[in-house]
Amino acid sequence: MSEDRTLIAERPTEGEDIPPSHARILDAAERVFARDGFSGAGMKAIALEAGVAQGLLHYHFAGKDGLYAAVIARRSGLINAARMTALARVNLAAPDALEQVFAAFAGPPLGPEGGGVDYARIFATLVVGDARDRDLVAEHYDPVARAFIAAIQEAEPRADQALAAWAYSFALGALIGIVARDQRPERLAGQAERETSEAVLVKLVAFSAGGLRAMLPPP
Amino acid sequence: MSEDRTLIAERPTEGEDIPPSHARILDAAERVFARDGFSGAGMKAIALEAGVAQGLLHYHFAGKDGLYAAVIARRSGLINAARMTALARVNLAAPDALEQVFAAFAGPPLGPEGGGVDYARIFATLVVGDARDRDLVAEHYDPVARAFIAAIQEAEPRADQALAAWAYSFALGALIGIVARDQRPERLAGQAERETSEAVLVKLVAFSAGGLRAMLPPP
DNA sequence: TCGAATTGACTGATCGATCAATCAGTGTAG
DNA sequence: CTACACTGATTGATCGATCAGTCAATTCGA
Repeated sequence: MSEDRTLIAERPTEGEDIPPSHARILDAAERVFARDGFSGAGMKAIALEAGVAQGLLHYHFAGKDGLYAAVIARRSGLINAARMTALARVNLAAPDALEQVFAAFAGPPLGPEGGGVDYARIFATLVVGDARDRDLVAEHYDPVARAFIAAIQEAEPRADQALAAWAYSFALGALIGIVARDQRPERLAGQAERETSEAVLVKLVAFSAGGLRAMLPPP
Repeated sequence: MSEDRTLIAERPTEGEDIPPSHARILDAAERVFARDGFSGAGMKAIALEAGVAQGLLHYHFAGKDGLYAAVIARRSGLINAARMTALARVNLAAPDALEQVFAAFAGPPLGPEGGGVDYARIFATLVVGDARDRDLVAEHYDPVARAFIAAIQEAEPRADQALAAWAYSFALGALIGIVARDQRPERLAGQAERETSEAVLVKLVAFSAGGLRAMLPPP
């Protein structure tokens, strides 16, 4: 694989100076969209949460759809950048290359740039949503997804593209589930305290890599 | 494990004769809730889809929340019954007992009683939702989840409850993702045609069982 | 250097549309 | 006569969107 791995560096930070209300609106929108869903979230509620007038949301983002897309664009940019950085550090020839790839994939959403439970809920509804949602996923997530599928094939040459893509999809579902679902795994496990992100990441990485190896055709 | 496995048989079919509009409203509501989300779905749109007056929805289900809960209750009852039936047929002493358990878990949502893409989308938003959604999940899905976690431990005695619960959560996330997401796995895999449910089930079962075994502590 | 004109950020009020919910009334079967 | 299934119209509330207007900062012409 010789394809350029740096093609994703879309605007890590905007060049022009943007007013501080811009980011505060995005923060508020992320919280309200996560709590109430796209349709349930009101522009009035978002404006109240951000401490600005409702009209300002339309002035900056040209409507509710634009605001929603901006929330996705900002967070996916942060996650994509962190994922590609982590992927570039993976030693694809190591015995645990597969584990390293899945760790690079699952780490950022669990980290500080991932947006936590709020964005995971937004992403969970996004990834199962309608045509508009599907376009947003294809635009903001498909390129990095293909890079990781290619990396999986390099780390485990016995896996063809289809097998790698299916394992990627399974791992993504498992990841979304545990980030977005508030302590149901702990409840079912009979654990009183919440697991740390690091402990969850270790479990998820082992599960994903082992799952993929179990899908391989017999030798 | 000697606990009663039949405690879940809540109303496979209602005893009293219910008017045919009752089921038609539920069918319509399932489609519209899946398409537009809870807040985005309008009672007017559901009534139109069902071919009845809007007031009838309130007459039968006492409001939007009641209708939503009824959709969940009906579908989860069908899925739970199918899952427990399949689980009862598993030979927990077989070498592939773990695979059989995961097949019993993942088969019903992929089958005719699972509600297809529509209900999978509803469930995906339900499982990441707010407090009301969490109560619905705990009421309708936690008992069967615990039965499957117990079965996993029987099939693989090296797994304690926590490990089984985490593997269950991972497998559930992977399952939701592939049922609710319309052909993104195929798109990423470069496959032109949609995989059959049986082929997807085989992949998911291998992935889940292999993932769990990879999480086991070294001997 | 100074005043006028322009621009961009932002507010508060208001619009028609749509929302879930209510209710009086109709028809029908037992 | 009663109980149940159902309709159609209407309610107040809330929705996203629009718009005129304020205000401060910047630019520009003389």
